[in-house]
Amino acid sequence: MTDGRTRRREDTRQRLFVAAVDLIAEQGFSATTVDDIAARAGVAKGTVYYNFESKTVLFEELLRHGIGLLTAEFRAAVDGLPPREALAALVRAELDYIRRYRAFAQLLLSEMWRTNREWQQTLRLLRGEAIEVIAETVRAGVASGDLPADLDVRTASSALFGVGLVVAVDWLVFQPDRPIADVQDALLGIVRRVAQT
Amino acid sequence: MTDGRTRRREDTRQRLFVAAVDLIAEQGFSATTVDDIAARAGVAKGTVYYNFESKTVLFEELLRHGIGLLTAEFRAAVDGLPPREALAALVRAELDYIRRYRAFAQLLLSEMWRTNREWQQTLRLLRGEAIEVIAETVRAGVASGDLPADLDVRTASSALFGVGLVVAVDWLVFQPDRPIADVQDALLGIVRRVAQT
DNA sequence: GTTTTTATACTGACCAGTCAGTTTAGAAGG
DNA sequence: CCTTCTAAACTGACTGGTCAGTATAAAAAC
Repeated sequence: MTDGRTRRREDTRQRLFVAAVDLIAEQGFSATTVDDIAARAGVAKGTVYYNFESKTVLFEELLRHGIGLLTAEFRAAVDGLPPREALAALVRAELDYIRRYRAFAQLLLSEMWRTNREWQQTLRLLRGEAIEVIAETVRAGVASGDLPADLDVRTASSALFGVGLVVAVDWLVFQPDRPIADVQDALLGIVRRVAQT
Repeated sequence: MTDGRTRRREDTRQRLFVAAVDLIAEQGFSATTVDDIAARAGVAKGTVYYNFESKTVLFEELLRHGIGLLTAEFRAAVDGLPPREALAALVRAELDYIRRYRAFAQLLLSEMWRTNREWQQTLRLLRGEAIEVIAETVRAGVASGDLPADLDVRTASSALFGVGLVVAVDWLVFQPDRPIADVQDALLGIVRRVAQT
């Protein structure tokens, strides 16, 4: 099953993902060339096209991979918890994820609210999946009376997602000297206050 | 001073700004061509280069113009108000600005947290100027005891700026059907709760 | 008569994608 | 074991198109 061949190939794809995510986070999708990605990954240009149909497809698979991971961690974080604790756990999971996959978070923040790009549809779909996990928690909280009844589920969920992203990335980019634990405390404080019935 | 010639030229520059901001908000800086900008502005390509040194300079002047406007509105909004009202006024001013210059806000959100771009330095500086207005208000609030003493001024200010941006643009892009007044209420509610001593 | 804009053509760099050829992992045969 | 053999994985020079920026002559605006 995992013979040397597939392991080697998987390793190459992984290296290409890492290279692509770093470069695209810094420069954006269009400004990043396939030659750059290949060079950074220590691989020939042809290898990129052997492993991915096109630059766009590489990026789409990267998005799928990254957001898929985030969604899975969201799911694991809320598992079995009552609404209010689940909400705090979601914030912690998001921050933790951003800390580990800093470049990907930066990339998401930059590309999330674009329109008129080829991969827009993919990104929109994936965003929906991640936010749905948050929405389920918020919905349960509103239903059980743990959260304010007038809370708009859809809005609150996407706001929560976006706020975590922007606050964390802002901290990482403009105040990297500060420990990320502070962001977490600040965000948890905000969410706790907002969630008061 | 403002003879017909300079007025005409100013008008051309304005049209180019509008065209550029719309296209760059949709596609990003790199994916937007000078030919596109000229066509959208209804102007010959040569005119772009008659009025701006280069594509990058056009973009930098656009950033300066847009953020300068925002900063001025921040200044006007807080003028003479006590800290807590000033904070609410800032949120209102930011939202109001985003509603009016939607494309520019989208562009800012996409380009603000990038690194390694030529105009990065310019953007960083301008961002600092806008946030400084918020910071002054927060600082005054902390000094007068209107805001929690443990509030980190720098963090709170940039978080406030970023949160307004992301929540508003998210709303505009993903839930444009909803009235923007709702965003304002939601944000004011959050800020009010967080600002509680 | 000076400034600004137009229309069009051009250049040179850059870049996504291709392809003929090389290397490598590991199966098959001895 | 050690040698073919084969298909998968990888290479890098090359191509065709795109695009920032330039050039210029003539027209329009003031």
